[in-house]
Amino acid sequence: MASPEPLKKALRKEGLRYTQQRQAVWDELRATDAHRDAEEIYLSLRNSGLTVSRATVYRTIDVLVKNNMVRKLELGDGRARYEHKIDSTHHDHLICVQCGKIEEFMDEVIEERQDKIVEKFNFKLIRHIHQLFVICSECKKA
Amino acid sequence: MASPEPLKKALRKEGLRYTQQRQAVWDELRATDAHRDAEEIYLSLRNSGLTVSRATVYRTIDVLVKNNMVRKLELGDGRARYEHKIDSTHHDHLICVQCGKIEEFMDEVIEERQDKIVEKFNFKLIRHIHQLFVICSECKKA
DNA sequence: TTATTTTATGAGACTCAATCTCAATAAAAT
DNA sequence: ATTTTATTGAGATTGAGTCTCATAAAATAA
Repeated sequence: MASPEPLKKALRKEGLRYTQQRQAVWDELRATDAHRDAEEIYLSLRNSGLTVSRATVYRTIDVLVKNNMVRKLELGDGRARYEHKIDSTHHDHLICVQCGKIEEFMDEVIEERQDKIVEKFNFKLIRHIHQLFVICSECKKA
Repeated sequence: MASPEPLKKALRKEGLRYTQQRQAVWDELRATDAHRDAEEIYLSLRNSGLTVSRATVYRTIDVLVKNNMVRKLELGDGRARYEHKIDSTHHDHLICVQCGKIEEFMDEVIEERQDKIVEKFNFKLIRHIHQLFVICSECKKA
């Protein structure tokens, strides 16, 4: 099990208790850089012998998202995906509409233009979604 | 009732029949520039005395989206919104996270950068989603 | 027109991700 | 150790969207 410290800190901040189940969910999310949905995380936990209910998976992910430890991706297909934010800088996503593969991109110029647009409206930017739906190079060949 | 021609053309192309219900859904979408969900469109039709089932609303919208007459917006809250595309050029959206108001923006530089990014990956761009979640000026005051 | 074939419609059943409920359990406080 | 408080899990519930299938309406044939 990896260091429980960041999780403990987040739970303390939220006034929540540190439990085995919450640690297990966080460990599972830390385990890969994949963009998985809640069901995949739930099943992966069960496969490794741990029993954490779906409800707890969802509830724990919410806390992690709120505390910037996990990012929630809405791809418009009704299933949210999650990625941990350890050692990762801000980025957006390219999603292959055929095979579902997800790649990441980051463009400083786009980020600046976004800020300018929001400024012009006299709004305050809270967050943004920028997704490029593509056919990836692999799928182009096939 | 507005000109039925574009609808008739789209239906012909799809090998579908022209019906009162399909016209009613299209008219309802044409009626405002709002970004409404399927339920709002369904209820608005019922309020104007027309009876079109939810199933038909959804089915008709699918045809309209496929034929570029309507755009579907996924805001990540589980309810898709729809806007007609009459006389409208490409744009993306700013969404107020407090009051739900939706504004539109378009930035040529961002569009170009997007294309460049996709090109660099050797992918093919199919469509994109770019949403800026904000607190609008009204909500900032309050 | 009328009869026949084909497609569309609507009511409600169904799906699926996500949330909620509440009795049982575990952690924290006393 | 006891009491208090929060968490968990199983399954019920929600809600947007889809599907089914008997009926209705439109197209086609006669």
